[in-house]
Amino acid sequence: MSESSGPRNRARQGSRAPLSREEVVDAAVRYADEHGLEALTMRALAKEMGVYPTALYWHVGSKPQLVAAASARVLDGIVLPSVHGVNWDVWLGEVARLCRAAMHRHPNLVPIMGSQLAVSTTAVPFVERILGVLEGAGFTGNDLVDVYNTVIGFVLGWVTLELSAPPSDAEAGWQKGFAAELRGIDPNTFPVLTRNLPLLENNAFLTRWESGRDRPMDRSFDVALDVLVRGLHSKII
Amino acid sequence: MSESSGPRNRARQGSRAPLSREEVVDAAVRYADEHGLEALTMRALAKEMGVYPTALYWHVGSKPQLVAAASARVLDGIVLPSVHGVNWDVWLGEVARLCRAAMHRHPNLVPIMGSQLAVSTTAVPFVERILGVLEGAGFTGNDLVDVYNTVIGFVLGWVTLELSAPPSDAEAGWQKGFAAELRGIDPNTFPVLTRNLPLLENNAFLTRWESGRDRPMDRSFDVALDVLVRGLHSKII
DNA sequence: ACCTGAACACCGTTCAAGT
DNA sequence: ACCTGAACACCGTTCAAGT
Repeated sequence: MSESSGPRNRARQGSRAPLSREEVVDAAVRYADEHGLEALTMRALAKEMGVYPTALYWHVGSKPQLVAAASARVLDGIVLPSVHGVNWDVWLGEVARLCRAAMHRHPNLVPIMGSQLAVSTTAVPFVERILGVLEGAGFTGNDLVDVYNTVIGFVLGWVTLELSAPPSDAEAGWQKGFAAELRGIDPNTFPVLTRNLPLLENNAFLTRWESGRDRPMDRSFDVALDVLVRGLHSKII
Repeated sequence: MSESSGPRNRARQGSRAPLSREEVVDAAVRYADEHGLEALTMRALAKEMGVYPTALYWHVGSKPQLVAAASARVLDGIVLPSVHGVNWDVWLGEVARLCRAAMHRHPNLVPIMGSQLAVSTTAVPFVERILGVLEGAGFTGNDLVDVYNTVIGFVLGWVTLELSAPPSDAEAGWQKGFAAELRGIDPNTFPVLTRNLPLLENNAFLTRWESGRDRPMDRSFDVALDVLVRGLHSKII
């Protein structure tokens, strides 16, 4: 149909201000937030922006580059709290919660963010603050490096897992089947699981059928954070 | 070219034994291991198996289902150690190391495993063992659920992040640019980072340009594991 | 500098048809 | 039951051409 060809969207007819790279990436973030990552297509995004698909290439180079730039925006909105008059451990907790909140705001981009290496230094101020606080807590040298990796890997990794989604394919109703399978396990071979199933089902990794998007694991995250901080404390002296 | 159409691969001419679902998933795992996830195509896999692309659909339903099944194989090879005569914390450490090793064996499937909900109960025996050990350590009820989530989320999440790869796009030599950017930061605004850069560069999340595939973060993982176990200990009493 | 428009080489998936 | 073979509706990307 000739109806679907060519950009006739929003007031872009006539001579418009040129696109900018930032504009394109912003639009990509919004599109992924709204329609999911697998719906984010150069062609679909172009149509949304009232432009020809190939126009995007001038600004972002390629689709992988666009997706990388979009996923790098996830942690962008975060403004780190001041360190003044607050203990390093509560500061770290606050920051962890901020990171988690930011990730929950863009769940469709988190899989990319979690599995792709950063290719720019936009996170440098963020890194500096964390390092400063950990150094203030008493970690230096390789200990500082390792503890930093512990914290970052824990927070970003844990929430990435929390936000796991069902395969884009999954037909409605697989959850029923999964839940049934779970409740049908043999109590003799799986006694602990059976005994704790009421608390576990849909609440724990590998025994849940809803994503953390729809069913946030708040309490478990709090515990995880507590375990992390206690572990760090015990390493200081 | 007519050369590329039709399956003329490995001795599948004449009447062969029929494909099985397991066979297809195995081939997918191998293909992803060898050529990367973005090279795993229904058409490419079919050609590799000496079969027409549409034949795969009879066995696996769709590509998302195939990829999900393949990524579920990552933790499959693990045989959990016995709990006899070993403390819960060292047992947990061993299991964490086994998980990490399995993930390092299939780095291309980890992003999927890390960002996709399990849709089958193949992991149930694994879950039972972990729960049993944590219960033996003294955790019950909601504490058990939360501590279990802490452990699983930590191990799988951390290693997922460790195995991050550069965007499939990235032109060779972006690493040089990234490293240069990093070394060019202002020492006055980023004093801690500057002071520790020799230890940090290419060794820490957000300041590295090589994947954990090629540059495993062994020492940091050990520390992270130690922090986790210490944190758990401090919650018991 | 920035965008159009056509074209190319791929995809996943459906469906009827064979055996 | 299991697979072929053609066909459809998409993709990302290149490139010459416009302004």
